[in-house]
Amino acid sequence: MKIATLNINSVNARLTNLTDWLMKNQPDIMMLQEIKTEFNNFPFFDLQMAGYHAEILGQKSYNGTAILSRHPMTVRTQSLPNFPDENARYLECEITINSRQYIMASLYLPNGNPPQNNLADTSKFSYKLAWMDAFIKHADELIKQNKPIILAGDFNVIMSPHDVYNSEIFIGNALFRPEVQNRLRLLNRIGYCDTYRRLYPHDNGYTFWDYTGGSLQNDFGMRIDYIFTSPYLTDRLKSCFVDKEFRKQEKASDHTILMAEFEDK
DNA sequence: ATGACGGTAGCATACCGA
Repeated sequence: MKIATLNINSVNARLTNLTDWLMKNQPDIMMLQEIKTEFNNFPFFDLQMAGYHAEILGQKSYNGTAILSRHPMTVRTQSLPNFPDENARYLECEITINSRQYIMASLYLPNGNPPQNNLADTSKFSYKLAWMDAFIKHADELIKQNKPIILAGDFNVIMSPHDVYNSEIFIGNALFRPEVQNRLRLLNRIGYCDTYRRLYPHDNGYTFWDYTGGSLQNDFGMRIDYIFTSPYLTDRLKSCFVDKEFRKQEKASDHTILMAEFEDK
């Protein structure tokens, strides 16, 4: 079983990049973030042609998440429980693969910048922290159900200095502040596994390179996209892979694809 | 706080992102 995630930065602007990759790599599930479109303009037909049906949480212009699947899928929730959110950032489905039921979520965690300074500015960072608190609480309730779970997407958190090209210049940034790093580490503490880091303790695993300043050419990247698993799937983890070639294409997103593979038994 | 680059909305330029 193969599970992939991608912050696509507009699904319609990069549809052929996506469908080409899907047909070549054939993941069972693809989680998308920043689809930047509403339901009415989502490319259901082209994705169906590539072999996938979709559940989406759309929004005009900004945000938006989707889950593409080759298997039966039903929506569980389109927001974090007890967290009113005007942004489309959390989609959770139940998916049946080979008679086993999985809970899978595609999530787009708030950026949070600017992190401080004046009173108006703090709202974005406070929103990020509140979103993370609601997310961790929900993740904790999910894992107690003892079902196989995958929480994947754009977390907008750089976990450690090892996960960014130059940690000095990110001190104080909303992606690197201790408040968000500590919250994401709670996911580990309640039993979830950061699949890439589990298999590659020393590689940087960057999933994002800024469009500006030759970031890709200079490998000025950061690891902010993650696939987290509950213990059932952690035990079956076979591989985890960042496809940097996908980021090198014409008209690429600024993020690239992360994919994990699991034993089927 | 701003800029660069690229997306959307919608028609000139503002807003957003990490």
